[in-house]
Amino acid sequence: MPAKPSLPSPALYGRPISISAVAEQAGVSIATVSRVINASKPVSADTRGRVEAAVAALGYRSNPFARGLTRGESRLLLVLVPDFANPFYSETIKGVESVVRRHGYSIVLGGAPDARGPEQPSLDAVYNRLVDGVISLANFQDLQPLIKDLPNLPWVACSEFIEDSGLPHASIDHGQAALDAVQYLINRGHRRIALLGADETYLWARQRHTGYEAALKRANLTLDPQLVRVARGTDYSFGMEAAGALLALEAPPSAVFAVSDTLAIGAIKAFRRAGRRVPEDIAVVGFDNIPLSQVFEPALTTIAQPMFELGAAAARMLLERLAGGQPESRTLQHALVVRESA
Amino acid sequence: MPAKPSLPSPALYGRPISISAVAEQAGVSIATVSRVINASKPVSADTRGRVEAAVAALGYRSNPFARGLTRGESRLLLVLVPDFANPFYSETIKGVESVVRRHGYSIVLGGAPDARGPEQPSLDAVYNRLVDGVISLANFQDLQPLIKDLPNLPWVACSEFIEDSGLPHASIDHGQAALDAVQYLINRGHRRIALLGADETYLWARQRHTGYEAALKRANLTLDPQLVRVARGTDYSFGMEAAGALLALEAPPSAVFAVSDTLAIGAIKAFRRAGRRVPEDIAVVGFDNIPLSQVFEPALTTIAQPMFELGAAAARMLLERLAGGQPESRTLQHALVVRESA
DNA sequence: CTGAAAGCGCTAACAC
DNA sequence: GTGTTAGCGCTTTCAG
Repeated sequence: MPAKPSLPSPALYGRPISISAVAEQAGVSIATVSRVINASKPVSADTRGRVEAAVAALGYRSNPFARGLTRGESRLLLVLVPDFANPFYSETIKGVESVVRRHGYSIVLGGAPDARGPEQPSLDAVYNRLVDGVISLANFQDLQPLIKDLPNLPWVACSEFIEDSGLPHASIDHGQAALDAVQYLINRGHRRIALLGADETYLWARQRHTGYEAALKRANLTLDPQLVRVARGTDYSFGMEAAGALLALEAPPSAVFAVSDTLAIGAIKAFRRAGRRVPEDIAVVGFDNIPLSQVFEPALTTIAQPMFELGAAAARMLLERLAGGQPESRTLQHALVVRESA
Repeated sequence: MPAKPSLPSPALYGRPISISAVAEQAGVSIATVSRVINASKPVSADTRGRVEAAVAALGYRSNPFARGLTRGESRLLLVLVPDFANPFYSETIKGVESVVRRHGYSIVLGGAPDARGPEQPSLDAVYNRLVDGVISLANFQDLQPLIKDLPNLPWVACSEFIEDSGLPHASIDHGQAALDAVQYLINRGHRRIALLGADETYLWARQRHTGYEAALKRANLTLDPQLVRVARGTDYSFGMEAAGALLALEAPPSAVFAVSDTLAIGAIKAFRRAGRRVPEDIAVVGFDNIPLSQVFEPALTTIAQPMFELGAAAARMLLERLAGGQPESRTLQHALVVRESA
C-alpha cells in the first residue's frame, strides 16, 4: 500500500486492461469482478479483498463505452449555454456543477446551436443518447427542431423556458423583476425611462420588456417607442452601441433600464464617454448582479438573480427527472440591489 | 421529403432504433449499413440509396457507446479549467471550441481538480478513456497524480505548462510580458512598483513574478518584499484585499503591476474607495486584456494575451497529437496595450 | 460489392 | 456467493 493514496495508474502501454484481466488475476469470474466494482450484489469479504487487490495492482478502470452500452446511460449531462463568456452563465454553470458532481455525473458544455449551420454537435449528443439529460439555458427558438420531442427528452430549462409547455424549469419572475426595477426608477422621479433590451427570441428578454411596459402603464407614463432599444447581443459593446443611439435622441432619457448587467456597463461607458455623469445626468439599472456589478464604478444598481442557485435548482430537477420523477418548475426570488448607478 | 430540412427524429418511444432495424428496412446486412454510414467501403449506388432512405425514414442515429467500444474513441476532448468564471478562460475555451468543432470533436469541460478531495471526475474521464485527449489550463501541481503518465497521454497544455517536460503547450512568454509591463511603469518614472501576484503553483504566476523582478533589477531598483502581495485567487475581491494591504504600508507604491485584469480591477476599486485617483495617485497595469478591460473606468493598461488564438493553437496541437504527430510547442505574441490606468 | 460472424468490455439474468 | 452465458450495437475481418 503506497504511502500517499493516489490514482491507480492504468496500463498506458498496449491495450488497456479489461475486466477479464482482473478476474484472472484475482482468480474469480468477470461477473464477480463486476459485482464488487458496482457493489451490485453481495460478495464474500475474502473474494472482495482479492478483487480489490487485483484492481489496484493492475490499475484497472472500467471501460465507459462498454458500461454505457449495457447500462444505457453515461452519467454525462449536457448544459446548453448561449455564451459562456457571460458571467451570468458561468455562475449558473457553477451551480449546476456543484449538485451534479455530488451525484456522480459530469457535465458536457455545449454551445447552443444557432443559425450558423446544420452542424449541431450538441444536439447530436442528445439524440445520440450520449448524454443522459440536458439543462438548457438557450433560447428555444434556436432549438426549434427538437421542440416536438421535448416531452420525451430528459430536459430541463433554466432561466429560459417555454410557457405552458410542461417543460420543467427553474427561473425567476422576469416580468415582476423588471417591473420592480422600473418602478424604482419611477419612484426616484424619473419620467423618461429607456429600455435597453436584448434579443427577444429569449423569453426572458420578452418578459423583461413586458415588465418595463407594465411599470410605465401603472404610473400612467406614455410609452415612447424611441426609448426602446434592442441590443444584438449582451456583450459590453452592444450596450455601448445602443446607449449611443439613446443619446442621439432629441429628448434623451433620464434613466435606463438595461436587461443585463453587461449591457448596463456598456451603456454607462458610452454615457461617460459622452460626458454624462451616472447617475446624476442619467441613471442606469442593470439585471443579473454579476460579480463585477459591485466592483464596477459606479457600482451597479441591479436586479439580483440567484444565479448559482438557479443552476443548482435546475440540476436537482433534472436529476429528479432522471430518477423517474416529475419535478415541479420553480420560481426563485429576485431582489433589487441599490448601489450607485441609480 | 420534408419542405424544410431538419434533424431526423429518432424513435423516442421504446428503444432507440438500431443498425439492424435499418438493415432490415433496407433489405441489406448490418455490415452494409455500417459501410454507408461511415463511408468506409464502396457500396453500390443503388444499395446506398436504399440504406440512406431507411436511415432517414427511421431517424436512425448510431449508438455512441457501441461505436466507442469498437473504435476505441469518443471524439470527445476534455478541457480542464481552473475557473470558468474568469473571462480569460472563457475566451480561451471559445478558441478551442472553434477549431475542435470543425473536426467533429466536442468538448467536455472539467473543473480542474484541487485539493478538495479524492473525487476527481474529470481525471477519471481521462483514465477511463472516455475522452480522447485533454487540453489543460490547470496548474500542474493539482495534477500531480498523473504527471508520470503525461508522456503517454494525449495531453496538451495551454498557457500553463511544465518546463522541460516535453509536454507540448501553447503559451505566451509570461516573463517577458511582465518585464514589458513593469518596464513601462519604470519608463513613466515610477520607482516604487508593487507586484500583485497570484497563486504561485501556477507557472504563469511564477514567471510573471520573475519578470517583475528582472525589470526592477535592470533598472537598479531595490526589491522591496513589502511591495509583493500574492492574492489567493483571481476574483475581484482578492484584488481588493491585496490592494488594501498595499495601501496600509508606510510607504505605499506609486504603481502596481497586477498579474491579471480581474485582480487589477479589484485593486483599482480598493484604491478609489480609499480616495486614491488612478492613475494620478497610483498607476495600475493589468494582464490578459479581457473584454472588460477597455470598458472599465479607468480603462486598463494591460498586457494583451491572444486568448482565443491560444485556445485555438492548443486545440490544433492536440488534434495533431491525436493524428499521431508530434506538435511543436508554440509561443504566441503578447502586446502592451496602453489605456488610462497607467 | 455484399453477407456472415467474431468480437469490443461489460452487466444481468440464470443456474448451481 | 459465485460462475456461465447471452446479449448491448457496432465495426471489421473473412468469405464469397
